[in-house]
Amino acid sequence: MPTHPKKKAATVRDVAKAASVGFATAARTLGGYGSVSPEVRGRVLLAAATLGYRPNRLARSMATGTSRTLGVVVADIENQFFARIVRGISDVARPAGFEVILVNSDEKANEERVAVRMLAEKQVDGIIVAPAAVNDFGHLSELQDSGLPIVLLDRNIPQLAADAVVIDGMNAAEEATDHLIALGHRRIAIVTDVLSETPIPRDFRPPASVATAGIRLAGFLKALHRAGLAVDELLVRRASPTIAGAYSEAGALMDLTSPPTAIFTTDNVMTLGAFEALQDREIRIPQDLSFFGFDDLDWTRIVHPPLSVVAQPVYELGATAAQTLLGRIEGRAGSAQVRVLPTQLVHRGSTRQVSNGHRRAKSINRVPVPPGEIRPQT
Amino acid sequence: MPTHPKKKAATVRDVAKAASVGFATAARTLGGYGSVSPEVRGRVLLAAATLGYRPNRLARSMATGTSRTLGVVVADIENQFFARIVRGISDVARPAGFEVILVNSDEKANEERVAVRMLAEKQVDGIIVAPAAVNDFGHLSELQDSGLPIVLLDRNIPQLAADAVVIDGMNAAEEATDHLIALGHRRIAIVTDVLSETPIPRDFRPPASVATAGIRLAGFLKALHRAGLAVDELLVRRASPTIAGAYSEAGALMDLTSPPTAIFTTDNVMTLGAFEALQDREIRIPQDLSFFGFDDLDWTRIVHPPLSVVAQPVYELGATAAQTLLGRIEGRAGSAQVRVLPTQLVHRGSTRQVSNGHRRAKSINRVPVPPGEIRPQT
DNA sequence: TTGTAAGCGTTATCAA
DNA sequence: TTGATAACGCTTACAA
Repeated sequence: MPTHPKKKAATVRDVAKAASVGFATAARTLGGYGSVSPEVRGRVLLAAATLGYRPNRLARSMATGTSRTLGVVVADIENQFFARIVRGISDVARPAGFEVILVNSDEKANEERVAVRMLAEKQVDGIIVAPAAVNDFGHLSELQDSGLPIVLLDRNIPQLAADAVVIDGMNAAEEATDHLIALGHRRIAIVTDVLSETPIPRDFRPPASVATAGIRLAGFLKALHRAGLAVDELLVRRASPTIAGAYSEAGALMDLTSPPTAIFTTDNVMTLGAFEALQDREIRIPQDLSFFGFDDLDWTRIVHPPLSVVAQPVYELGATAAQTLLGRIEGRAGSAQVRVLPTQLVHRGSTRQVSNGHRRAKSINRVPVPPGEIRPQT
Repeated sequence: MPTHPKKKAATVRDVAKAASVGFATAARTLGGYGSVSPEVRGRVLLAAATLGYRPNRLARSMATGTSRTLGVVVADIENQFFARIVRGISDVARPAGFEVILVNSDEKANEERVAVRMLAEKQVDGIIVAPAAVNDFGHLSELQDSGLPIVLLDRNIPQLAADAVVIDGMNAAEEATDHLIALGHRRIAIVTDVLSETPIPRDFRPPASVATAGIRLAGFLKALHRAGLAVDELLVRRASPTIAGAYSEAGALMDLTSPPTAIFTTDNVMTLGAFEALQDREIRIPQDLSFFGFDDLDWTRIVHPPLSVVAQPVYELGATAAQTLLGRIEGRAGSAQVRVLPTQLVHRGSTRQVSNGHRRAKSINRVPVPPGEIRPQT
């Protein structure tokens, strides 16, 4: 017959009693830490099995002061970027015996603050966070000097002096933009998200403390600057950080009297939204417009044309963050490290050389988009 | 100056001492449960603030027997289907004061077993699981009669008699197939994943205990049967549950001497993989082939042509599961309920009527696929 | 090797 | 309203 129909799980005490050994002895065998004679050990294990004993890890955590749980705060698990990151984290954490508590912050500093405190109160052994705001991190330094290990993901906050795992977004954006410039484009637009509330920066120093989008924007501007191209503010679009946001900004770009000949987007959401807008307007890529996206998601291969994108090692971002965190938890000392993972440009079919490559921006006025003919719309 | 540079968090005892009140009194104010005079209350709160007191939720859980944590086991958080589900769960759980521990099972029953036990040992208040195997659920019933609330997601296991939140995959597949049949298709293929190890079922009773993919396959077959169409086993493809798997099966389909005129896929991974294969072969959809996918993901709108798909309420699947679970946790009684959420067909441009609609299957031999011309390949 | 006893930081009970 | 004191289930000295 099954042990108990419901309720009351067996405890070490119960097992000890059933095996008629001392409490601590049972605890030692079950917890696997002291030493016990094989004979007794067998008795205890048998009793445990018949009672269906399962250890209470909460109690264990209370006693040991370690919960074997990691806290992870990302903007939105629905964003494939973060989903893949979380997978990377999880794949490293589990084999090491750590579980993951996941929280979405929606890029809201306040949600993050609450989440992070809650996680700390739940006694997680460490926290990985993609910080929502780079200028609002009191809650993070609070954690830090409470002694809780914390690893920043995707966005660094130098003032925190915490471990961080990021990509070089500045350089990535620069490379992509360079490529468009090399193809002869002079009116290059960028669709980025409003998380970069910074005004268009006129200087291009490696940004000290600015969000992901801001860094990529800076890289874009730097490339233009290096090429001696003036920045047309009309071509710098801050979208709300949604597909719809990018959609409408990309649309607005094409409505300009002098639309861009190339568009660069700064993350996968922007890429999707902008691309959809171009599709709906039946703008031919790359004939009418060159397009450079961000994030090498599966779908970028199967659209028409396949998109050239900046590929970042998303999974590794998560895995590395987890490894870093586990290292700290196991007591690795040393000052905080910022790990910068490499990106690369993936060239597919969405950009092309434009003919008049020499500073004739004025004459590149685009003709109104003709109604498309390729796609069998339904 | 900041309280402590590191280590040792303040406890209720510390606060009590600092406020010079009894320990229990401090505990009551801080825990917000007993009654305390406003005056004392103020003193305690002040002391707590200056000491930077943060409750230890683990200790609280020990005492109360409730951890305010939910366990969630899905196949793979990278799959957008599960990512959206988890978002739905999280959005319901958090406002209710519950955190979520996330585990990936990769559809492996054994991973799931380990995960589920670990979660139980961590004293989660309930578990939501998309069970990997419908015939291997000992670990789940084990939980059940330990009294831990459990909600099945996406896949029901009738023998368990647990709450479940699913869609009617049978009907969904049937509808999609019906639609293809109505368009005159007679050689209709299906690309599904190998999780349905069931042989091609010859009977179409509402499947008692079969995985998601199997149910959808049954719906497909049922539709064919109702239309009096014979099943060509060559057109029933079990792919490994990856993009690559679907890719190669779809490719194989088109290599048949008598390829299908329509393809139906049974989840978003199959859809992506199959579609990519068709793209790469430059098969024109819907001119050369009609295509019906599964899951209304964003990218299905922006491919060429936009895909007709079975849309399921993914977010709601998660949200409903969480609501159901919370209900049980709060003690709602009553027998297990299976909630079936509605699906719907989204018609876009990937299917079309075929001319010879009347049982002339034999004459529908397709001509070899001509090299495509539309896409500016790079 | 075994057992006793003292925590871990809460909540819950019960007098005062 | 207060304040001891006993759980909660485990680990960790410390003795025996």
